[in-house]
Amino acid sequence: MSGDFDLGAFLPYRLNRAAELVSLRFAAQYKAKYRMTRPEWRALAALGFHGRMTATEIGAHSTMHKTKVSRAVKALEIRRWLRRIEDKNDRRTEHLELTALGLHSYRDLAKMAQDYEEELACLLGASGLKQLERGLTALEDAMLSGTEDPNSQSKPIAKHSER
Amino acid sequence: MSGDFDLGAFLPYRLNRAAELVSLRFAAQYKAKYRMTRPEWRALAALGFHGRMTATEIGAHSTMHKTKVSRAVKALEIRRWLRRIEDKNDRRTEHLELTALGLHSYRDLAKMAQDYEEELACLLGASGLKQLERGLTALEDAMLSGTEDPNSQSKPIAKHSER
DNA sequence: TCTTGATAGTTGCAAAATCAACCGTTACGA
DNA sequence: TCGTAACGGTTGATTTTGCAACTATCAAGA
Repeated sequence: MSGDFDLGAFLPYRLNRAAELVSLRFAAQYKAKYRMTRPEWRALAALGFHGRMTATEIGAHSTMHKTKVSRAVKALEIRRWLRRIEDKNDRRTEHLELTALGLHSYRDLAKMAQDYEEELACLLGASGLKQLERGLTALEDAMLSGTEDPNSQSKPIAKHSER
Repeated sequence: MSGDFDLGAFLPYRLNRAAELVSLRFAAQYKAKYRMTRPEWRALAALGFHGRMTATEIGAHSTMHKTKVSRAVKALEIRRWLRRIEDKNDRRTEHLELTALGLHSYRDLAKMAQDYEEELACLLGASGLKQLERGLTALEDAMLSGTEDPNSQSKPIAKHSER
């Protein structure tokens, strides 16, 4: 059978698998505790970490499609975890900012995240962790500067024919 | 703002981002050429690489939920890329096998995958690639032997309350 | 042989992701 | 200052996903 292509070694395959393995476990935690979706957690994290930012910026940072961001923001707004602040110079954009309530939740979630990170680091071991991190850094640099636009994700890079 | 939690360094975050960056680009290629979904490509790849196997086995290898596998298999069957072969000893299981047509497509896709892999390797550089691979290996080992069941993905590990 | 429980795989339904089209706004060249 | 194109963000429709419940089969013991 098999030619000389090794599926088990194929990078996209491995990365997806790894990402799923790692984030599913964490997702289970915040889902259980706060009933929030992944986009919501991501948006919250971005805002909590960076402070006030726009929806577009959130999308760029977290590699989420703008509709995902839009709905996540709406959900967080309904929970009263964030508020929208209009821009005086440009009425299209809105700046987003966590409320006290949102910040409180963010801190709790961030704590959970840190704990999880420690758990992972422990499982991985110092050297494994370091290699993974370096490898990821290399990849990020390569992909972003590599060939195309740095912000990405409005268009998934190569978009051709079809549908 | 930000406490001492560094979102940009959070492993699940980075991994997801990296996985998306890397596989979206490749997905665009086979989507454009064959109009196939990711589960379909994965199932095809598993079958092409390993030869005849059951749906459950595909799920185990590619970390896909069994319903995903089921639907992907159906789609591939409709394209006449695979056939089902019944097991004489156990009528519950079915062995899956690529047709000549399926094999042909697989070879083409595998070629594309290899090319892409080379491109990635080139972008990443030898050392970056090696580190990433080692890191991923460490992570796979850690996650799978780590705490829970090795096959995973029928149950995403921790399943608690709720809906 | 019957019962109980596991296993392989499928399907219905509800939640989530994607896509395209859209609205209001701004930027900018003719 | 108009007109066109681009931008930020939202919405509705369609597609995919994930979960639960289901069918059919097998296994093993009473």
